[in-house]
Amino acid sequence: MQTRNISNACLNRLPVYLSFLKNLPKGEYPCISATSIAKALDLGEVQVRKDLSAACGSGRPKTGYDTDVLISSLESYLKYNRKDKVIIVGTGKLGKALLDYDGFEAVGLNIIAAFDNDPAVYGRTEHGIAIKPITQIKSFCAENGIKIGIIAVPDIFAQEVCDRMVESGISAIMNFAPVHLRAGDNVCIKNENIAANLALISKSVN
Amino acid sequence: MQTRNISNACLNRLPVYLSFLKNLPKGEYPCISATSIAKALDLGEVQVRKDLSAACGSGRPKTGYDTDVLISSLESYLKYNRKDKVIIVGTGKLGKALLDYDGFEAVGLNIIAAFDNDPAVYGRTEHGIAIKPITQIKSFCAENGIKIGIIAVPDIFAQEVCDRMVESGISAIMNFAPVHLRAGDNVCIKNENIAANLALISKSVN
DNA sequence: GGTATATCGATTTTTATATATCGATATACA
DNA sequence: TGTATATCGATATATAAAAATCGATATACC
Repeated sequence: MQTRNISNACLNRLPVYLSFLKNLPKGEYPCISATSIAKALDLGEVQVRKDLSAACGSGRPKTGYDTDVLISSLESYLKYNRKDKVIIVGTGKLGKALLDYDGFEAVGLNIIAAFDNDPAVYGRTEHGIAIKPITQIKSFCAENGIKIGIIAVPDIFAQEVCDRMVESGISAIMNFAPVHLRAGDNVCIKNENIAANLALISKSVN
Repeated sequence: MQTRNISNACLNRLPVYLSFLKNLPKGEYPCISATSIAKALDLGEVQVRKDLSAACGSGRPKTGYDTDVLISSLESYLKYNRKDKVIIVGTGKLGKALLDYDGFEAVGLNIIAAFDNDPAVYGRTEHGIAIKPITQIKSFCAENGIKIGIIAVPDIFAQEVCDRMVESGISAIMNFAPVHLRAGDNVCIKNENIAANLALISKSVN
């Protein structure tokens, strides 16, 4: 159950284990072994066991892990039980799609506001979320204790938006613009470039 | 310029280098050194040099790499010059957003058709792309030489759609459903779980 | 033209990650 | 109740990736 010495690669596998467990037929597997998880996910069984031991308690020999306990351990380790508020900047095509996306709730996240720099969209509502002027971001984040932000603006504005976010107290940023963002070490930035990712896997096709 | 011995981590950095180079002020940097790229992107200079040498020719001492040559080398290595056709299955919220997304063209990809299993949407058009019945996927892929597919359907249908794609000759799949897909070794599958990724980076906030 | 230097590529070292091995243990089953 | 075995956790080995080191070289500058 130690929280350190957990590799980044492992951290990325934990959500995979979790969704696999959640997708198991209800009640059919009260217990599950690292071996069978590994087989189902095409991973090494030792790796699975090691990963799980980093995040959860121990399994029992012969039977494995209690499925429900394992699920809630993972959820708790990944903090899916929290209810954190998120803001998004940029309400173009991608921004709208993310506002519309309903997958955040399951991981304990909730987009509560959107910001843009185009006066034409101020006050408009996308999927129940009002679009505000970017100038209000700092006061809004302060009032609502926002720590997490999503950047969905064109490349050239991304760094500027990032700076504003950091200045507003945000310390975790997911960036969809294909540019490298600079921020202090206390800020965690994750870049998502869907097109580039698709291009990478497509490299292999003849 | 050797094409082997290139690590996955490196492969993921190449698009970062490329977008950095493309975002440089026009004409201001005819040459650029690995050192300065590294500094700008917060990476080790040796790593940058090694990455670039894997994908491109050599730079010249004292001046570095010719910027334009470097850009086109990377584009060519990443095959951004190709014109590959892509299909998408699932035209719900996410599917529509992806159809609407305009970032694929820049990496040489082009979504030319969408499929769904809901008769209510057959024949409807999303952003100029007609939605077809899923049953037509095989013939369509055969006729159009499709090798790349995107899965944007609910979890429970993902594996079934994956099987259909493979059967249709598709060998590169980007999967947005949070489930592990099984396919032959010759099929390259990349899972994208935006919510889980955001949750991971949010773990750090207090 | 000569020299100092920034940059390169190659090699080595260190670190991180994944895999394999081994003894221990709790459960299933005779 | 006793034994065989699937599974566990821990340790050790192997592999992969990142970082450091070093000599070589082409360019800038004197």
